Amino acid sequence: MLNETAKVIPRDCGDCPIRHRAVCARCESEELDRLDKIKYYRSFEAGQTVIWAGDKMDFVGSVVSGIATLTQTMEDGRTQMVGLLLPSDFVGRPGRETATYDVVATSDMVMCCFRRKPFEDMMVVTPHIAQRLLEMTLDELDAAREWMLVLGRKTAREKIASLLSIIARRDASLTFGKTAGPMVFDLPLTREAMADYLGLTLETVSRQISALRKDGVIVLEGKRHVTVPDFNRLMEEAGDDSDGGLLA
Amino acid sequence: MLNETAKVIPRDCGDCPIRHRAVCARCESEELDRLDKIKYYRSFEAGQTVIWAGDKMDFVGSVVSGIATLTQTMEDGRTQMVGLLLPSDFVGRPGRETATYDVVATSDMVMCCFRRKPFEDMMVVTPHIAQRLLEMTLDELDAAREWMLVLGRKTAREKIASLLSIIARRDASLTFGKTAGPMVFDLPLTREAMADYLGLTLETVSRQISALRKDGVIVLEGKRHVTVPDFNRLMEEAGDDSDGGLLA
DNA sequence: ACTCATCTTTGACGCAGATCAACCTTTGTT
DNA sequence: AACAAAGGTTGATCTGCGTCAAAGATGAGT
Repeated sequence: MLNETAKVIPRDCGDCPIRHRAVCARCESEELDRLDKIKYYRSFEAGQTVIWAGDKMDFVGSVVSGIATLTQTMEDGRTQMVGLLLPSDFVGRPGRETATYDVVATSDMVMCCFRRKPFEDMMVVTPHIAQRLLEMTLDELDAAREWMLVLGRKTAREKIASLLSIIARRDASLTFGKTAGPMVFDLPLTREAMADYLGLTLETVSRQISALRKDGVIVLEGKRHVTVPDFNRLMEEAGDDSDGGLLA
Repeated sequence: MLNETAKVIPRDCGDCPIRHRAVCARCESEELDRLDKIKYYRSFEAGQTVIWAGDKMDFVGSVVSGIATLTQTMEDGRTQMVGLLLPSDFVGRPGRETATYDVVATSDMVMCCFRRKPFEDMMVVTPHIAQRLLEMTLDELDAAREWMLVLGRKTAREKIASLLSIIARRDASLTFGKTAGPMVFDLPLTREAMADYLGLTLETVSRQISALRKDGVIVLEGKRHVTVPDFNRLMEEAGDDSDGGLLA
């Protein structure tokens, strides 16, 4: 593991990269102090499982850095990703004892965890936390519904283009406000993980990525480094209007 | 329209059939009184559109009786249902000005509506409402994720069986606690609406329902009236374990 | 350098479900 | 009674994606 950037743990909440986007976003300093008393950091390596579906889950938390996936598996092994957890995303459900989905780190990852019971107690007396959690949950619900359209009605090519446009857009929102010009990013997922996200096989994912490359919609360097010369073209390929869309 | 039962409007909240499941479930009588001042009922006929995606939405509300669907449509007409709204389900999003999805009544339906602004104001000072809304939103998110597995990984036959088992289970929870014996219910959706829910064509829906009937998994009287002689058999056909599952 | 493991690409083939089309049933209208 | 409209079923055919298979890249460990 050469990449150490994903393992850096913030000194305090003021330093924290997700301070203004996570579940604590609206907290004031006094509330932050109280949260600080029940929080602890956990690091995971790429590929490590954070928790298995059905396991007892006595914490909740936020992704600070790195990426994790939420997946569901059928008895015969078919799996479907149901969430992609990026920095600031929340893991776990207050009031629920056991995990509903497998959570797996797909890159080195750091989480800011809270023991569940104290967190639940604190939610009751801290509307700022509950408000922010409601807002985040509503956003996730919108994203999930957007994804239902992708899964239910889009072709393989459109699915790949949809995924690429989501990742591109997210990276753009971090590499802030650069609307024009080509977008460049690295795919945070293997072909197999993309397939699990999109309800495809990994072979189909590979073929469609090759096809989009051949057609000039994307440029590939190596297997993961992507350049999108014309974002509107990508959006068309995704079957989306050039206006509104999903924001993850 | 001969069916008038779906149009009955409760005299007051004490009479309301969704009093203990809707967004107001945790409210005490004094809070209920305040809600009462900003609420009004709206009735819709089967097939009527409640609101179009993109329209200004200056209310939120609960389904009191009847059924509605939440759908998303692509430019070329492909549509995907992203939610099935049953009595007590919440419509709209506090803090959002415009509707994100088309909402259509699929049966005669009554909604208990609140003007959005006063409702938002009230949420701020009434934790009971925000708490309940958070809980309901988390439940919907779970249901959406369960549906992503259905859309992404299940076969047509499994999809139909999944939908039937959800409807059967919901009806059982109303016709309370009758665990054993055959389950009987009416399909609240046309073949086309089922197709939109499942990411299939209506022809495939029709064929798979016929197949399940031929195989004795279900018994049909007319096109809508369904009997499930063995619920575990249906669950197997849905690809679900006989244990936990989705609750809508 | 070699080996092994993981990830990826590409080809050949088959099938589940889409598409196109005809017809049936039910309900409401004139 | 005749008709139209909406919902549903069934058949024939086509095709996008899955399945099976082989082999190329990349990187880590020895």
